[in-house]
Amino acid sequence: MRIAEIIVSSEVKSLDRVFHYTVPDDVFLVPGMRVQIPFGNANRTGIGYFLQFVSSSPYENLKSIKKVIDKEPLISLQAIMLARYIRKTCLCSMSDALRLMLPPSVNFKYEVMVSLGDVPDKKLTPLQQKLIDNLKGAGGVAEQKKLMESCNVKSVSVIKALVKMGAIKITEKAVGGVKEKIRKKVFLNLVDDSIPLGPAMKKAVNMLKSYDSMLLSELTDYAGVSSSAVYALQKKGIVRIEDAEVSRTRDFSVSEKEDNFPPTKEQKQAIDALKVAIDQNETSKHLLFGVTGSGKTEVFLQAVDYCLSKGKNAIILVPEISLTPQMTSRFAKRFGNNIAVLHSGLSLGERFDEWKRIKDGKVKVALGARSAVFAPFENVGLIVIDEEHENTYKSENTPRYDARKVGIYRAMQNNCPIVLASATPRVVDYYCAKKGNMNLLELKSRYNNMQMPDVIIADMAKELAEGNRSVYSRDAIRELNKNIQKKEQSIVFLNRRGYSTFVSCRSCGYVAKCPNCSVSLKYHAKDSKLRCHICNYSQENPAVCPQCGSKYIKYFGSGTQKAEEELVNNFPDVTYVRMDADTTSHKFSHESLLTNFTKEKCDVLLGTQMITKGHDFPCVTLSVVLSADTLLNTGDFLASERAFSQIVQVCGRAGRGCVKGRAVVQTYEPKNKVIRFAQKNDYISFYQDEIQSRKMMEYPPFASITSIMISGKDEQNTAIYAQKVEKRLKEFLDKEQGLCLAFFGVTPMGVFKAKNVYRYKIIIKTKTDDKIYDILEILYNEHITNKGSFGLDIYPDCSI
DNA sequence: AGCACGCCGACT
DNA sequence: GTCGGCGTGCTC
Repeated sequence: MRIAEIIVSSEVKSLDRVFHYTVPDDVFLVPGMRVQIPFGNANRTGIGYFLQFVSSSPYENLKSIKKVIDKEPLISLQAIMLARYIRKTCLCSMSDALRLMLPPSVNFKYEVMVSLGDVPDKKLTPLQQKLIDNLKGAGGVAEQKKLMESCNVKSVSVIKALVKMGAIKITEKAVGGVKEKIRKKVFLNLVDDSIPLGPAMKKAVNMLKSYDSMLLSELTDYAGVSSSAVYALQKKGIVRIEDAEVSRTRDFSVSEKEDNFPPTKEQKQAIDALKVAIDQNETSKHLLFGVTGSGKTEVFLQAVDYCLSKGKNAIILVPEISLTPQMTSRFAKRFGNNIAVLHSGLSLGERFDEWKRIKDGKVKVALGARSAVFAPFENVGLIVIDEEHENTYKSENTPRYDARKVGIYRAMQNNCPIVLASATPRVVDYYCAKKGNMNLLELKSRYNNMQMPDVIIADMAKELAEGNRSVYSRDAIRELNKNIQKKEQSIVFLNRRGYSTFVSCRSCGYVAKCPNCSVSLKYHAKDSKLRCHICNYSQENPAVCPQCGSKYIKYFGSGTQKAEEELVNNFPDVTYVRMDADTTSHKFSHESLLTNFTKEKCDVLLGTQMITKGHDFPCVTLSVVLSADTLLNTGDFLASERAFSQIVQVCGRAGRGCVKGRAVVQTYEPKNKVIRFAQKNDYISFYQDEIQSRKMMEYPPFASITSIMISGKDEQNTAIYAQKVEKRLKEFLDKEQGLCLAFFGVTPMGVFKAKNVYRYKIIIKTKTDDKIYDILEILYNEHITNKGSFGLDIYPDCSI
């Protein structure tokens, strides 16, 4: 009997380990297949992932696998290795890690159902009777959990007793899970005019003659015949009907084909370097450092083209926000139906289909946001991460993976090049490139020699001193006015962080806070409600202070709405589009708002970060950054590089057409170096300055910083447990002489309570990060088996 | 998480 | 006696 290592698909942390099962000799099993297994005392059916065979097991009385679910492995060996890597670096369960490799929808589970049996004549207890009556009312079958809930039965023993006397039976039903969409497909078998056919059948055959095959539904629709006519044809052997998978995938074949553009000299150099790298069959890392408008995408496209010509597949990651129709169509025009596009707008079914097309080798290129890094290709020849400095590459949900690191891991698995591209690379990456750990590819010139905009820095402290209390500096008003007069478009950018409005009482100082999170509620003018930006809790805006009854309770600060009000006050006739989380709650509204702005020729686009990304606004000639300070003062070591890249990006929005643009950056720190460097769009100087301060402060790349979050619903328990984790971590670090550079013990997170979960953090600064993951893995394994850790979580790499 | 097992008080 | 509520410990 073979023995299999199985990972049980379960949310339960203490089950996050391998289990051994015997495999009947006649069962065909390949690593990566899912299996049905009897699990737990009651041998309920569970779903497990088969990892590998082992020669022996320390356990006696192994149970046997019930059934193999998949005909082919869902997950490759590489993906299993990748899942192990994710588990280790993200401190998540193997089950969670494996889920990343699968389309979100294949995860079904077995639900316990109760069905009516032979109810004996004997007298039942009131609760038993109630259950039976309820079950009868539900048609004899019900989900056990729901049945118990609706009868207000708290103990399973009632169910048990009924099962024992045979009054009910326990069954299982698979729920969830999206499968291939199967439809009947009709093929024409033979054309034999001698066989007499009725009019309906003739119509159907004639229809089929023009197509090789049709879906049954299409045939009946187009030919206007009923399906019985088609089945009659099947009986006569004229057609055959088969089950076929139909794809819910968008068809890209209609896109007009486009050839590679002749590359510029710089582009050619980059493309050639990547071609060599693709041929090398070695892992290589490349940093494509190219200013906006320098044609990075063309480099990707041609590198991908070459990659495909070598029979390999490519993965292209872009930030979700720039996965626009324009972007998609550029790839579609080159690669037609060879691409799969993965974005958050897909339905579960669509996502499943795209995943399957990749898995089945029907496409060669996966273009998508963060999660596309897990595209189930076997033979990856190129990985591209565009706008690699974006923080969207880091997942905020468990598993909290970093798509850039995952990309590098996959590049190592596949011995292929990975390209990180940006106009403002992360300092750590540029450092790597300078040190030779990454190959630096540069695109210095912009298309048509477009010029970067002139950037005016407005000193808000001076404005205030001179009596200007408006959100807009006089520079901004002047420049906006020019643009509105000239009928040129402008963008006003605000950072939500510094511009949210909270409500407080002027009499007693009361501030409206979220009951679930330790943040103040934000005022939303649209529906005049107070809302929490973390958990989305909302309540009415109080007319009087709930604490002291004063009516002097007002909202403070200035949000998008205030910027909007003042804009209208200054320019009564201005036409504008406002875009923030409020106005873009719908899936596609963000896209349509931007289209409105471009098509309707509005004067001003007003909004948060999201307007800085992706979209091309050919007619925009002015960018205004309302408060650069909120970008600068985020309190972590990445603040400068984020501020630099954001300011450069927003300014870069202006003047992409033939007209040179202008930008106004408002700040209380006009002398700030980051702002000065951004003003000149001088990445190199910024980098040189920043790398020095990183070195002095022992920040990355000169040290590795790992933060660990300990969270739980009970404040006290979480605090105590965090202390335990701290103690244990110190013990581990003490053993590794010289590894730890600094240890910052338990402190509450910046937002201490979020969605009713209390959060603490520990920060460790070490020389390198490889050993720290070994330590964290041991710590995690202790954590999940520790009874005292019930309801508590630990996560690495949390921010703020 | 489920679930069984086992302990204990309440009630026909 | 036995029903049902609750604490504990295990899941190959």
